[in-house]
Amino acid sequence: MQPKQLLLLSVQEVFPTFPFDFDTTFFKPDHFTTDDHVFETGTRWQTIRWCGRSFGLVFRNKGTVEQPKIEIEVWGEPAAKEMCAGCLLHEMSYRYNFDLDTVSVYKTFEKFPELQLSMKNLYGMRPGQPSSLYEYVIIGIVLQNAAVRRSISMFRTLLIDYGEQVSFAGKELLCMFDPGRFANVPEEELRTKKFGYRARSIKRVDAQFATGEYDEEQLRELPVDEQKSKLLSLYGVGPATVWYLLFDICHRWEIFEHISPWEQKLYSQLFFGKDLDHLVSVGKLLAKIKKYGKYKHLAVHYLWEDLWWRHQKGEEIEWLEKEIRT
DNA sequence: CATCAGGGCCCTG
DNA sequence: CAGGGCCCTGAT
Repeated sequence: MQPKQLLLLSVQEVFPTFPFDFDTTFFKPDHFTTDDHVFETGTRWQTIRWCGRSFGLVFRNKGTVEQPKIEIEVWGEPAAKEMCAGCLLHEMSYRYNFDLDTVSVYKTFEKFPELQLSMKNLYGMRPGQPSSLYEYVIIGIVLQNAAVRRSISMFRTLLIDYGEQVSFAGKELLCMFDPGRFANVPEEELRTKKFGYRARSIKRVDAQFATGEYDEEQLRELPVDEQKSKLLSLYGVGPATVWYLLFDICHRWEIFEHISPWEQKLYSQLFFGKDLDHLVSVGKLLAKIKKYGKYKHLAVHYLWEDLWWRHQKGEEIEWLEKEIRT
């Protein structure tokens, strides 16, 4: 099928709070979706499904860490210009945390020597990720009980078969679909595409979103315990997925209460320098992380992303290599 | 070739 | 609240 051609609707400048680092904010080496974005130093292209339409976005770095400035191009269908371009930028500001009080974060982390190297390497990095709640929940489902390679393959199948291909700013990329997409797709169809038992979860969770009961903006305003129980009521979302959602979707920097077995291996190494055969207990790891206070998950995010960036840049991190298995 | 665990979750007893 | 079962894959 021919990709849908998008037109340039607007170009705007935004000014994130200081300090802000473009590359480490817009490229997270451990995020696994493919073909829906492209990153080069100083530029990120991505698609986004918004207001029931496909958009293309281009972020260009026009500033410095000390004087941040981003130029954002919005590409889409002309009919979408009035209603969507403005609120879309507002949404991007939320998802990438342009307004985060980084100065306060760094002040909080000052007294922890083990964080300093990561802070320095990633000075100005924001937490942030591109997906909607709906998309993220589906990502969570394809992550379950599968190695990375298979998760990537399943998610790509979803975008190719149920999303849309768009062309903008010289790139051809895949774009996400809307809630309700699977209303008329038999579970058997997903099973033939090798989603296995996840076919059922995808169908059920898609139907839950289609009711409109999981409004993302409303969810963001709820107290954290209500956010948690609401998210857990989604079919296919359990304890491992929910805390990813609390951090990435609800921006709950203070929540860190779950460590899965493979993460335990990495954290044992990161926080205590243990090799993979000498695991530090989950309780001990959580106690350590608790000390980072109201930004505790951010502290882990910095250590984690630093590790991946160093790996990405070619530094040999053998024990990580063993664990990724792409 | 067979067996098994995997970046979980749901459901049952 | 513990544990079996689930689709499929790659590792052994």
